[in-house]
Amino acid sequence: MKVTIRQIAKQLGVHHTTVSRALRNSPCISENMRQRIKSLAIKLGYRPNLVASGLSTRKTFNVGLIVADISTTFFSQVARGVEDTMRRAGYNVFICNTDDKIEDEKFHWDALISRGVDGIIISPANLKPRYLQKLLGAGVPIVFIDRCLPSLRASYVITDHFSGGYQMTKYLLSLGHRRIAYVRGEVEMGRFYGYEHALKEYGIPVDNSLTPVCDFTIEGGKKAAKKLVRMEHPPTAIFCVNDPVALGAMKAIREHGFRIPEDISLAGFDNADFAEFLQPPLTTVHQSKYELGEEAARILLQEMNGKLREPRKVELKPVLVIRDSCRHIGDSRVNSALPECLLLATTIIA
Amino acid sequence: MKVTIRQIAKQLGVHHTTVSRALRNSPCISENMRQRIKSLAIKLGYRPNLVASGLSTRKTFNVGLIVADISTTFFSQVARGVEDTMRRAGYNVFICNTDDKIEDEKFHWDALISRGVDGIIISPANLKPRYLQKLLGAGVPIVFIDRCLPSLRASYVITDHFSGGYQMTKYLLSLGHRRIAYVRGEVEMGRFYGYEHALKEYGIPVDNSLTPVCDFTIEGGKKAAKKLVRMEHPPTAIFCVNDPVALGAMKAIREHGFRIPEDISLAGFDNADFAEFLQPPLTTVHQSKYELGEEAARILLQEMNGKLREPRKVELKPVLVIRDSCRHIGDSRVNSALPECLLLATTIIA
DNA sequence: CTGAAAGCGCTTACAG
DNA sequence: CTGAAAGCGCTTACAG
Repeated sequence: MKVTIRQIAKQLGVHHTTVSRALRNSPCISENMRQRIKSLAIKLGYRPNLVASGLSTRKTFNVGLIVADISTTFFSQVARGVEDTMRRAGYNVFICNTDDKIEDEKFHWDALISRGVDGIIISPANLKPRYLQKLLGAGVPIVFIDRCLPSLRASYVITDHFSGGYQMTKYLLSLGHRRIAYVRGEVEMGRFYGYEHALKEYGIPVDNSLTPVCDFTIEGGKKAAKKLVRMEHPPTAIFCVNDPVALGAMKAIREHGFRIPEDISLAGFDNADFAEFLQPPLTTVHQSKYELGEEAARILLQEMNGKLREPRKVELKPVLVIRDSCRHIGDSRVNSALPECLLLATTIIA
Repeated sequence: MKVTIRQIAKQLGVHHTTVSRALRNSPCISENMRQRIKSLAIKLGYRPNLVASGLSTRKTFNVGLIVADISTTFFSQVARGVEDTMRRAGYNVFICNTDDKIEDEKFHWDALISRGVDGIIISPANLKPRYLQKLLGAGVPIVFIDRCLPSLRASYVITDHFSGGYQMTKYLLSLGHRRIAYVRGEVEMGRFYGYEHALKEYGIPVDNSLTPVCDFTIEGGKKAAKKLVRMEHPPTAIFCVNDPVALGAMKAIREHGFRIPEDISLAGFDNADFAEFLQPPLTTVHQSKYELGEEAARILLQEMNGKLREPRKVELKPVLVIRDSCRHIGDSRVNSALPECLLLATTIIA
């Protein structure tokens, strides 16, 4: 039998509201009474019923996290960041997977609203302004993560995808590559624009046959890279939208008999845990997954406490991490790092 | 302004209990009335308040998932299995990380109880009978996952760790290895016993210097393997408690100037997504992470519906996946697979 | 500082 | 089949 404030009240011969006040540290209560109530509560193993208090205060101390796929190296780390900081503030987090399908996202959204969550962190499946606007209008504090529309009047925390795409492409160009493939994601555009922009600076037009779309998975990367590698004039470098995709590409490249980086340079994005342990260690763009989640949670906390007049928009800077999977074209040196980049990478990551 | 059953009732000139009945598909209501109520509910965008119904029915349609670390490749896949099947049944899942620290586990446990979850899936931080017994006595349906005490009167779903450890060690022995290290985990014992048992069959005593403990992480694996590799007589094979640990070991082995598998054979456990994409592809033990979560959720669902008289105990069989990271000792062939094993592995995994 | 009332939004016997 | 009452366990004005 669960113990309630009424039972505590009865044993002490007081009204249950008094017990409620004592337990919530209300100032309107005598120190003596507070002590007696609290110690009895502990003795009886009282556990507050948050669904009851949630009904009466409209505050459940629950939040929702909506992402494409929690089993992904990226989102699972983001989720950890969210959970750790939410927990410290007394919140629990619901985890919701959408696979970037809008119907699943709607389903989860409704489920969360019905459960009266105090806030939602979401990596939305689509970036249509009207859709996002509707989410914002639901009356629940919300912060976007990893993906958003900067023009929206909404809080978000993302990595500067453009910068990441740009830095990597620039690096590849500096190594002498001119036929650089970019294996893109469906929803992801920022990195692609960065890639495009860097090419433009060198007067190179985007070649559609070099920018296949894939689905962020290892298998997807393998499939996409297979096409690339079988071309009559294969690219000399393949830049992948994330590290799992690069892993798949690695396989495809080798199955075709090409060596990395001697025949084809390979680059990823994310700096997944496994990236530096690959053979060769993977050159990639580091983004702080845990911090993304942490920061999003912090902002949501402020929003929920009404401490935010204006939306907070934060962009974490990605950093180029040069390892051994890209080589200088027409140069025997395999790893011709730009010293500043390397330095930057190591200091920030360490 | 959120719409409630009272508002619907008012507009229709009926009592709110009638609305409640219509919405819950109670049989005690006329078909006509049901239709009118339902269509108005839809028109008004009514969303049931699950915290209110939760308070009155003591059913929140929420469950908790307590694991060591959601950002891990293993648990993130388990979590996905749990979430997918729970969602289909109308449940949301809270995600809780403990890092295998008992205080954090207790904290989360209390948080879940306070929130009135209908059930809990847990990979407990410790396996002391008294502790587990206390969890079981809390009056919440519970199913253990990945770790448990078989002697307990409780449902669980685990991989047959003993068999996995045994199969791999047996395989290594069959390749001619006699100095086989096992990099173990702190809490994990089943695989270790399997390793021990296989050695015993060959009359080989366990050498403590060959069984360092590590923490399931890449870095931990690197550190542990470094010690092994620097021994005066290094092992000829290193079997790691999981694939991330094997990844770290791979690095350590190579940094020491040894080749895999020519100088040292390496094996993992889990069959993580990245395992087959490593160079060389990693020989490991496959366990079905997603299915573990799926099955645990299914069992919990039955428990919550009172459909389980007896605890359900399920052990998923792991399968040896032979790739190229282990070699036959005193034999030039690198990969001397036992054909049956290979066959088994491919059919089940495909 | 403490008590008694009313309410959060729903559900569940109990009448009729 | 429908209504009115009571209750889930808490909180929050309102009195005193």
